[in-house]
Amino acid sequence: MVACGKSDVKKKSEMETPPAGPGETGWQAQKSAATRNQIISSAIRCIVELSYSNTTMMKISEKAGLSRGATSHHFPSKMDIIRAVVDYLHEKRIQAFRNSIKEIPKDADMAHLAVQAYSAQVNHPIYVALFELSVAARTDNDLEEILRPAQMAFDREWYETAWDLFPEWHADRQAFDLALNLSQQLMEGIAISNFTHARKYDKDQLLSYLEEKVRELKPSD
Amino acid sequence: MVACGKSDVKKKSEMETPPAGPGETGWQAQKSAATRNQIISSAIRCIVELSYSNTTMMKISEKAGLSRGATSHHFPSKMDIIRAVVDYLHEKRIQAFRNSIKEIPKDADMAHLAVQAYSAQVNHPIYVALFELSVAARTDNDLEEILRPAQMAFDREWYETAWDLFPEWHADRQAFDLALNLSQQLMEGIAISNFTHARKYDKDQLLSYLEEKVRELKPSD
DNA sequence: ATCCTAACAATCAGTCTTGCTTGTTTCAAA
DNA sequence: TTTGAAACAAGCAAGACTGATTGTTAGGAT
Repeated sequence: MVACGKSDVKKKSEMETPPAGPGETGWQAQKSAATRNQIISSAIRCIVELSYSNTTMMKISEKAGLSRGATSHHFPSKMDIIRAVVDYLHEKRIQAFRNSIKEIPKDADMAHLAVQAYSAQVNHPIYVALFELSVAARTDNDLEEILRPAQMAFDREWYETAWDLFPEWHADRQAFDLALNLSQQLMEGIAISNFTHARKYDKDQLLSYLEEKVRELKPSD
Repeated sequence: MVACGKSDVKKKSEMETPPAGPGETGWQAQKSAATRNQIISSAIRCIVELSYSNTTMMKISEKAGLSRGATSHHFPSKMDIIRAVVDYLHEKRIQAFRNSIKEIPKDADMAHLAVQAYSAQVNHPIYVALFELSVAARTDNDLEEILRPAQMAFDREWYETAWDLFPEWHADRQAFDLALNLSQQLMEGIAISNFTHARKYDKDQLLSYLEEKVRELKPSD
């Protein structure tokens, strides 16, 4: 019922939850960290599949293969889990963003790849979860307070990374901002329209058009 | 608080809820309709202010100044209210859309006005409520079934009205679709970024750029 | 004038969710 | 080896929401 059985620990006792990795601390701490991760992952799955408001401690525990008491032990309150989830998601998101741009070859079609990269991001479960939380935060002050700092940090990081990454735009910051905002808002609009609109439309056409416009906006070197 | 106070009913009894308008049916039916409208309005306010999932029959009743029993009488279940709310919202939205384009003078700057009109729409409470419902519907099948037909109807109506309204685009349907989709997705992205992003950016710059691009896309006559 | 029914009020039972409290096992340090 | 604490399990009490039932008032048709 629980995760898996493989275990290289020499203890003779049965462990329901295998440790995450070779630890620097004791076995207990290792197990604890692994369980915490399980809980966080489970919570994210719940948020994506069930929505934020339908995510309960019991559902999280169930999906994680734990008792409610266990979850409660690691995270005293629900908000403690959410806090951990938000941290985890934003870390992953920044990480994914950095990875996606690290792989871009120097002579590549930047506009195309940047659009592709961001487009892939907004369709990832990480983004869905973050979106769910953002929407819920609109009417939930506690959640808002947790979310806003992380959002601000990500937005700044994202902007500055992009700025550093595309030195050929440094000649015209206005154009850079415009291209960046255009791309971001349009792609998020496209991503979100998946469930706010029923009408079918040519998404690739829009994306190609966006690429073209970004190229136009780019300062001529 | 409610619609109006004028009342031509000659009954001597106190009425807490004035009738909606000069009725075609009996006084009881009139009162009933008024109460139903109160409930629907209240539900919408709840959805906007409290979110969909935090909208309960009790909160709706409170805000409407009714007992829970009264609400329950007019709408046996919560989903019945939501159904009525969805119908109401989409009707209002189409109505608002038609009105906004009806006022456009024939020789006006179409691109500018269209963008302004849509931009005003997506910031209206009606849109916020619809957005809340759409997001909630992602993980709520019952709600989805209620919402989808209305969404499809609106999207089709919107597209066809726009097509009829701008005959100068008939020369190039590709360009028309592109301009329409670009406008719609971008503006919804902008609207939604109000609560999914913390970073400040120049919204008007984006909107102006959008207008410019729409003008470019327009088939030259 | 009388009876039926609509409009509302009040309350109850059942289900969920949360936070807290009370066990039980197992690791680890003295 | 003993002992304290961490990792879990299980259950309880309180609050909230929903759907349903019962009761009261007041039109309106006959």
